[in-house]
Amino acid sequence: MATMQDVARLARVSVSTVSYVLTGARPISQATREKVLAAMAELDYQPHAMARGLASRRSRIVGLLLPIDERGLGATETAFVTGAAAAASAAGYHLVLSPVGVNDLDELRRLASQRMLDGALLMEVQLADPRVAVLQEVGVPLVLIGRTEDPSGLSYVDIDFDLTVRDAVDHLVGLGHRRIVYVNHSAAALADGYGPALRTRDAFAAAMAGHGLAPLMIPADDSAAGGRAAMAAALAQAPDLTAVLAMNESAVFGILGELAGRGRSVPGDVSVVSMVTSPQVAELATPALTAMTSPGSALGRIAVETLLRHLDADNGEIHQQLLPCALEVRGSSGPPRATGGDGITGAGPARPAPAPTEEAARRRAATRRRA
Amino acid sequence: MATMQDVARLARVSVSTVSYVLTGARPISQATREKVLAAMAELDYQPHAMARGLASRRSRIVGLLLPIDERGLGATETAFVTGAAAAASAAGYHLVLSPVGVNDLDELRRLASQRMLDGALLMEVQLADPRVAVLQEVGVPLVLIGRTEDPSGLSYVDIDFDLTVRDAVDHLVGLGHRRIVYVNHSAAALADGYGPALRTRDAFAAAMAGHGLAPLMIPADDSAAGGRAAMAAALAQAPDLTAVLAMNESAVFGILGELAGRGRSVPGDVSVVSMVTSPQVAELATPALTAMTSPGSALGRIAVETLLRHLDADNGEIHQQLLPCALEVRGSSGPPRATGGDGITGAGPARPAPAPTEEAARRRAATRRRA
DNA sequence: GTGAAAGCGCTAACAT
DNA sequence: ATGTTAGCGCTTTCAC
Repeated sequence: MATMQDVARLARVSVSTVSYVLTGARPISQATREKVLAAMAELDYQPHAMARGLASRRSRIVGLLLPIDERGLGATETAFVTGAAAAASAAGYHLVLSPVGVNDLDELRRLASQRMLDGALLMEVQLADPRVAVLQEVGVPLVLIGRTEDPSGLSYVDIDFDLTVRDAVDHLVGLGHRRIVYVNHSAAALADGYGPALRTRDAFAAAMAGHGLAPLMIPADDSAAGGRAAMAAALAQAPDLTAVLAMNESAVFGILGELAGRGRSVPGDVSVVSMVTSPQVAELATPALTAMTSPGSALGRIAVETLLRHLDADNGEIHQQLLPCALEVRGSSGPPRATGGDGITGAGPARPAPAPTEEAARRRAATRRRA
Repeated sequence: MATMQDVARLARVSVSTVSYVLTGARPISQATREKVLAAMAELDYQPHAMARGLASRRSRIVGLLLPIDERGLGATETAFVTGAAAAASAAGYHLVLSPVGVNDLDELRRLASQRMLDGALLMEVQLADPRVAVLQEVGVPLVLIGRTEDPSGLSYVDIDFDLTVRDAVDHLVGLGHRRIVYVNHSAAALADGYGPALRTRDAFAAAMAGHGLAPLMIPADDSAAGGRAAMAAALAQAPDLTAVLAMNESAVFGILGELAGRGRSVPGDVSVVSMVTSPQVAELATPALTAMTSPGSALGRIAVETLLRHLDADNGEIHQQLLPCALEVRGSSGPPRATGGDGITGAGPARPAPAPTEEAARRRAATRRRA
């Protein structure tokens, strides 16, 4: 394998000149540049990553820290990972996947102290995440995927749960629904202070209040069984509900199953909208799920770009960005069957359902836009 | 950050002694070892990854080469990736995720020539995969996930499609099914020579023949719509079918939808078994899918371990291993409703369905074993 | 605009 | 059993 020495020799210049041609750190005359480039091409020269890293103190590697304790990544997380990998690769960086338990702080410190990582992306950020302090101590620039309780001074990208919930609620209310139940993550997750569960809970209450409607919320375990149980509980509590908004991607299939088991059709009797869901998963259901499509890949890309910006320019420009999930209307939502007898709670102004044909056209257009 | 120099100074030994304590490449007396270890602890010393890599010519980084052109990773691939990451991490290695198009050979050559990768894992291997030759030219040890047409001389891990199909067919035949349709990947995939599609096709034919039954096979596009169409075609072709074996993870939900749409119950009228499927996905269906569970995580782990063995000992010990998917019986398979009027094709000896109670017990046991 | 040379922090001969 | 030292291949002063 050719080294920079070889190139310099062949081009009859010094190694430093070759280096400067490569890095562009100082002006090189057109003539020598071409000589050097020709020599590099001739020798099939590729800079040695470790040597360059050692000398420049920049590995051109960023770490993606994913929690180890989870039972695998969901479709959204996977999209995030591949999006990040693609963005890093496009920028000439490498992305290493480092499984580190959220509380395995020693392991994290070790990893960060090896000077192999120019920066790190933190997945599954908790409201109080001890990993942040560790990384900061060691001086590794980082970008959060998610938010800590107080993210001031930290760069992050996260889903805009407020806007996503509001859009979902608007969609259902726009169809004419007034009794809408929100199926959140588990009670345990809420008690643990799991950010998305908390944020969507508040956002749902606010969005419903904005329409003069009473919020109805049920937690569900992250499983089909959890969804079934939650749906049963919801129907017991509000037999007249006409729509379900499900945060819980795992539970939503149980919700559909329970509805089918009780002979309630979707979307005829009950509309179902799934939050933070990938198209692939939404398409699995019958009917395909109207869903708030998670911006997984874009999140990954933006997170990497943000991190690289921190590395290139050392200006401490904090970047905080929220991305909403986009509504994709599929087959699981529609106007409620009967506008009849409500008045049980939150009797407020709700828009009437649009005429069927008009509505159908609208839905088709919305779907097409995303395709 | 402390360097090896600092440690040596504090421990009053030479740098090489510190190095040897770290690498264990030569015997060190108990006394000095302890001095050194103490100094390292005191200084919070961590070896500099790049420096070590440059000097030792081993980066302790392995690459996971995933095709960029795909529309995201499925659950099986994701499990593979995380399994590989965990195994690498456990062995003190790092795993970089490199998205490289299957035909972007220049990019691959560049990547491999940077000397950043000690070895590579190749995902989504094609029957004739040009990436293999590139990696071999550059001298990067590799392990395939999947198999080329002629994998002699190459280490690989792959799913044992033959055994998996046989086990699935045995399960269905054991339940009493005789008219079984195999829903494969798309016709295009078959024409392209997509290995898994080809291998399972032949395995299905063989397994059915082994039971004296006629194989019935239908291709399906990788989508819910593809599954619906395939199911419709299958029913048109063989109205008396009682079981479906689906290779196509995306299509299987369409299959279920089509059956439900036609009022055929699962597993009452038709049993459905899904191939190469993750438990998470299997649980989404109602009823939950009896499935051949893909060994994604184990494949990832074994692939990494195999690769590391190649790196440590330079003996060219080729390692080729096939892992079957394990049958996990859930709710979508059961005995056929009626043994009545078959004799249309492949009239051969088929085991009768076991008595209901006995069978139920067997199924439960099988499930428990895997839990 | 270009070259010479001093490291970057470590490993691995070569010494003793 | 330990120390000395010459690199690993590159970046980056410092000189011209």
